[in-house]
Amino acid sequence: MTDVNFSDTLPPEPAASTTAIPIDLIELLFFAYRDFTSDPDAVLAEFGFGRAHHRVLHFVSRNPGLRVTDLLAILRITKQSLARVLKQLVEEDYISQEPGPQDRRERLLFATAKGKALAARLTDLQTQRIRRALTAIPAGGQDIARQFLYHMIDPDQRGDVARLIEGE
Amino acid sequence: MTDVNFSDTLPPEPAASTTAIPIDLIELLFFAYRDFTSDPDAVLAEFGFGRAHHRVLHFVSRNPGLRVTDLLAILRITKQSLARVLKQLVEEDYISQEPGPQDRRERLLFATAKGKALAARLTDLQTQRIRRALTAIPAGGQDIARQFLYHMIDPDQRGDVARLIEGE
DNA sequence: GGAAATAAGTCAATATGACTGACGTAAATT
DNA sequence: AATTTACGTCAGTCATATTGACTTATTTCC
Repeated sequence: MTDVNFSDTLPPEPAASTTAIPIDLIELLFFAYRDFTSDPDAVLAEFGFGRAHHRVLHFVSRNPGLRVTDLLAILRITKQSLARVLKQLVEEDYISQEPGPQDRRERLLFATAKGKALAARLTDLQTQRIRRALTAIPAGGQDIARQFLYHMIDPDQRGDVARLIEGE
Repeated sequence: MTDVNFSDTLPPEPAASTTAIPIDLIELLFFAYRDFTSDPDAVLAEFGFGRAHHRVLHFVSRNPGLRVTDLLAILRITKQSLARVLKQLVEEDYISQEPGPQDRRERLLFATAKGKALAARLTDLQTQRIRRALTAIPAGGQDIARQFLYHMIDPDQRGDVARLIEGE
């Protein structure tokens, strides 16, 4: 059976409790996500941007030519919620728009050089945190973590997510 | 080296890409958290509550006698943000307050029977999702996932979190 | 005993990110 | 030509968060 182990590097208090019911994972997910988002948030504040801007910039930067509809499906927000954020990013030259070459109703989204730079800076902060976490866990942990997170996603959404991450 | 493996149960597309730079984990964390919070959100909506109510109710329920200050530190929000949410929960009899026995300035928070029932219902939804994810990953995965998430937390916060999860 | 610090509540004003519902326009599809 | 689609926009609303100032009760420190 699994003995809990927080611990390894700096943790002040190891741990002890067998977990048939993984309530601890609920709380760890909350705290991990809280701190995970805090690094970019600090940088974004300098630019007058929020978390919503980050998400848009991130997915556009990673997926050049993304359509507005795609973004709405990924973020699961409404057109109106996206509008203000996207408008700001376009006006301040972090994202550019182009009509679709086949279908000109579409507005394909691209990160500008400025946009890419900011996105990279934010991604860097987050990969640093992830890398640090990965060094603290056993070999092969990255795959396990990946699989765990992947299976936390709604089953019917996993395909879309996998395709998105792999870049189509 | 690590070959990616999304996949196992239902995933429509396995995967393939070696990841020295774990950008995929950034996105997986986003999607995992998005869906992780969606289950409780749906229930909370029935009660006219939001995510903020959930967080308060959860931590009070898990830690009877928690003080307002503790809650502020855990949630990293301001007193004013907490006030409205906590007030509602107290007024609608999900949480009760008691002056601290040693220090009567303190108001110790407790979940009522009603509060415990709702908290349990929400916890149940989240543990179900986690359990499903754990069955899809190799044995020992739970510990790895726990360690990974734990090390995603700010180093100087880990002790507090460990203590909180273990119940002091 | 009096001053200072602490725990908590409260007021006012504001920002951000989200929502619904309706409507308009251009372009593609049928 | 009619319909559907992609996108934008208007108006109004809500939930969650912020800052800063101020009050009250109580405890602690000198």
